[in-house]
Amino acid sequence: MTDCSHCPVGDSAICAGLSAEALECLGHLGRKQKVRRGQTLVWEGDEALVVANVISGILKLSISTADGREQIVGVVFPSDFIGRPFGKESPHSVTALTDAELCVFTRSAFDGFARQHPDLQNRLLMRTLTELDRARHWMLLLGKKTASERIASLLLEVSDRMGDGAAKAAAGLPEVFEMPLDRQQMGDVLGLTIETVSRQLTKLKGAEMIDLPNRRTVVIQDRARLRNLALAA
Amino acid sequence: MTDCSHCPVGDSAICAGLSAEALECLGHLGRKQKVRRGQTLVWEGDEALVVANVISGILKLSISTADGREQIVGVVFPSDFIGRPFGKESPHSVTALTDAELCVFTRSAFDGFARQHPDLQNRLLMRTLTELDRARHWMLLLGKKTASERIASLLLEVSDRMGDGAAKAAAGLPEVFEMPLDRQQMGDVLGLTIETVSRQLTKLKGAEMIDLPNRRTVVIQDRARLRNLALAA
DNA sequence: CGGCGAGTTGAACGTAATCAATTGTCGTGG
DNA sequence: CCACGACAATTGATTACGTTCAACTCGCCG
Repeated sequence: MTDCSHCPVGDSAICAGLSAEALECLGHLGRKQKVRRGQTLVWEGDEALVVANVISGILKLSISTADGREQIVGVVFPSDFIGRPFGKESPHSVTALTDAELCVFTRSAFDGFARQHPDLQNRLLMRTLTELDRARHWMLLLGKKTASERIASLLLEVSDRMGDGAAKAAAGLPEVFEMPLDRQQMGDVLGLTIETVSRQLTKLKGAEMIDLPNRRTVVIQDRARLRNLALAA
Repeated sequence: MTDCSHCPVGDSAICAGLSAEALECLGHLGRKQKVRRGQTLVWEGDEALVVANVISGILKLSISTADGREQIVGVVFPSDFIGRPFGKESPHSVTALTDAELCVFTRSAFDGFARQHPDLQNRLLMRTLTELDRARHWMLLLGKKTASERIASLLLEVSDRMGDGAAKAAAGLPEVFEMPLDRQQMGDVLGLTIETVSRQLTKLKGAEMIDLPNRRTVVIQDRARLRNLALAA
């Protein structure tokens, strides 16, 4: 069982807004679990036995073709929810990109709890709707954008979701963040190869829109121009 | 107001399973509306004023870049739900591909009703989860599949969702259906141009996996081979 | 029969993929 | 602390797939 009262993501995860009693009850169903970078929690097609809240760390959701081509279909941040409630098998694999801490529930226990707590279901619905919107915007990127547009879009999205991106920018500060994806993974999100990702990054650097002090750090120097390139509305 | 008791999609739309009283109540909120092929109901970015169930007809959901490139992010069939509940603005446009009949609700009325009916919310959640799975599988197609794989995937998906595809095939019958999308629209779903779509279709026809008696009709002659090409699991 | 829009087919081009070699970075052990 | 090895990333040369531009065909309705 878990004590939810000092949960670091308690006010933004789906648990937020639950009554004290409900939270207590949910705490009895969940357990904290640590996973290591690279570890795969769930495999595509496997029975979906668990769902979880992300407490810390970043994970990827991915789907593969029979011959091994992999597409990353989602990147999951702290306070996000993972797993496929109300479904038999998982539509995608879930793999930790960094060490991570999760709050895990068996799917059956969670499903049961959710059915009795409409407010939880409502929050889950909100999140799922948002995820769907995000996925569909990514379809626009994958279907219609060029390599450089894709890279620009990714940098902005990750910067925003990592935290504070836009806020810092508004304050006129340079935007700096650690990219949780390596080049291969960036390629797998964007539908590009590792080489193309690399080339486009160097191009953006040459154009002084970004800087890359080391392989994981990204500095956004000219958000306006990058945004323009990304074709963001 | 609407009489839900003889609704043709009443047992498969989100309304299914509601109590008689609830259904009666929902019927008071909704009104039937006909839309003509080509008509756009909601524009991307506009305030999301309505949601609806599709009674008959087929519609597309699409998102565009600033410079006019369009990606179709969803195709909607009878008994499907359209619109963005619990959100201010619509993330995509909704356009009728055929004449269609809808059961329309104002978003505020629907949201209010949904909040009081957990079973409706639950069904909406299920649907949204399914849509999300579908969108993510489409991301694999857009990010990693070749032109011919994409075409094969589309033909199978449409055949399945148009009705009875797999069922007929199981009975050894030739699978025939009317493609609701023209070549341009097929391209916009698949992230391809009209010319590439055309060429790949002729190629599949040459390989005797399909036949194209006229521009809208598709006959699936060899589902197994098509499935294999589509890299479907 | 003529004209128009949708679709097909062809030729040339361009972007990103592929293949290949090199450089850079980090962790480990001498 | 530096040298080494392994892996990640960059850079270069070539290829290939799908796009683009353009001409042509088909089917349909006036």
